[in-house]
Formats: sequence, C-alpha cells, structure tokens
Amino acid sequence: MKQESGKLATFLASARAKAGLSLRSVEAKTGVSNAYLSQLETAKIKTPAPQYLHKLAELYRVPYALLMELAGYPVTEPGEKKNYENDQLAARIGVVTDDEEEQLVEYLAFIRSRKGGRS
Amino acid sequence: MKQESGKLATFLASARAKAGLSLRSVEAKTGVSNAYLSQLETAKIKTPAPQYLHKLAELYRVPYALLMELAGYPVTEPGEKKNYENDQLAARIGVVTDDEEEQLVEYLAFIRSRKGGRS
DNA sequence: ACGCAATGCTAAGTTTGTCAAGCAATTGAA
DNA sequence: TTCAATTGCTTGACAAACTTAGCATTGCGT
Repeated sequence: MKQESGKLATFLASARAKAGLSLRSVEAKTGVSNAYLSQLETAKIKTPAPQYLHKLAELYRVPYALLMELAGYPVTEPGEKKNYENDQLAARIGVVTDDEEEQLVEYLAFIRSRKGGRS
Repeated sequence: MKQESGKLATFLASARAKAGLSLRSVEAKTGVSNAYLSQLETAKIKTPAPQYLHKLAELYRVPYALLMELAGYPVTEPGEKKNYENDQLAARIGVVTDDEEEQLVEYLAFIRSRKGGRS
C-alpha cells in the first residue's frame, strides 16, 4: 500500500500559500520557472530533480529530506528501516481529513527545521 | 571550482570490479539493465535516478548518501554547511593520483558503512 | 580450428523532466 | 469602462534518462 501520489503537489502548494508568494516570485527567488512550479503543484510532474526540491526546501523552510520522501525518492540508507513506529502515532490520532493531514505534516516540518546545527 | 564529473563513473566501476561481478550479474541482482550500467560507468549518464543509486549502494555495500553526493545531488539540509574542515585533511594528505583518491573514497565508504544503527 | 557463451559497449527509440512563450482570468488604477 | 499588470496554467519544443536489441571481442571447451 504505497501512496506517493499528489502529496508533494499539495504540500508545495500549501507551503507557497502559507508564505504568501506567487509562482513568479518563487521563480525570482529560486530560479525555478513558474511553469514548472505550476506543474509541480498540480501533480503534472511526478519526480522533480532533487536540485529543485532543495531550493524549494530552503525557501519554504521545510526539510529537504521531507520533500525527497514526498517525491518518492529513497531517503534512508539501504540497511535502515523506516519509522514504522509511526503506526502507533497513527493509531492515537485516528482518522484525519486531507487538510488536517496537510497541516500536521507542515507543522512537523516546522518542528524539524528548528532542530538543526551540525558543525 | 566544482568537479562532479566522472567521479561516480569510476567509483561504480571499481566497486563492481572489487565485487567481481559482471554487468549482467549486477543487472540480475538489481534489475538495472546492463546497458545502463555500462553508460553509468563510462560517464555517459550524468545524473542517474536516486532509485538506481540506492539499489547499487545496497549491492556494493557503500553509503547511499555517498553515491548521491558523487552524482552531484544535494545531500545536506539547506541550512547546514558541508565539511570543509576536510581541507585540513587534504593539506595533510597532499597530492594523490586518481587511483589513490579512488581507493581512499572507497575505504571511507567502507568505514561509514560499518557505522549504522538508527533505531 | 570451430563454435559458443559471456563480456562490455553502442544505436535507436520511448518516456519524461524542464523551459520559453503565450493564453484566459482576475485585479486595480485612471 | 478601459487598459495594464499580475495571476495560474497550458502548449510546444528540446534534452536527457532509460530500455531493448544487437554488435565486436575475448575466453574456453571440444
């Protein structure tokens, strides 16, 4: 049951909305064309190059790794297992709407972005 | 002074040589076509999809993140800086041949692969 | 020598990311 | 209202990843 569909699209769309930026202003700040950004947010593009995800992660202040994961790229080393302990969290939270899920993901992104500090 | 050219190619080639595998046996084990592997190792392909790097990292027992970096993908979060303290290491090591550099990188990969253990 | 399998590689073709250009709708100022 | 700027989006073209099929060479068994 792998669902990697439009998650990235809606995430990027709401992140930009939250930042109050237009497609063209994002283009100005990141160098990513507005046409491409539109296709990204409408799920016309499935696997954008990591380079662009990195730029957007920087602008929106969300973790690069999260965008990579939403895009369906492998993020962990071959050996490691992914956090399926999150199933426990899912059980506690219960059913959520798409909007709620969206906001939870973004909030988690915010939390994680305030963690950094590798020397 | 960014040089990301044939590093990945030579790294993958020597990793396969060290494993004593043919292109077709790697294809059998990873699902990556031998033609594509050949193009990878002869630098005909610049930016292979991370999915393939992940499979090869698993087979060759080298860090996925290292292959990503050799391919020129961003690997760190937008905030963090890359280890330019390695300039100190470079100063200590001095001039090295391509073969030496290759072996050093692979040895470092080996060291790193024995580190893992995220819960 | 003869075949035959395995090796690395290349040629042609399909798919898909990416951009430049431009279009329809909305907004706002005069 | 009218005009111009801004918005999101689509279209057409190009480049590059990726596959299938096949080639040339090498090695080995008989």
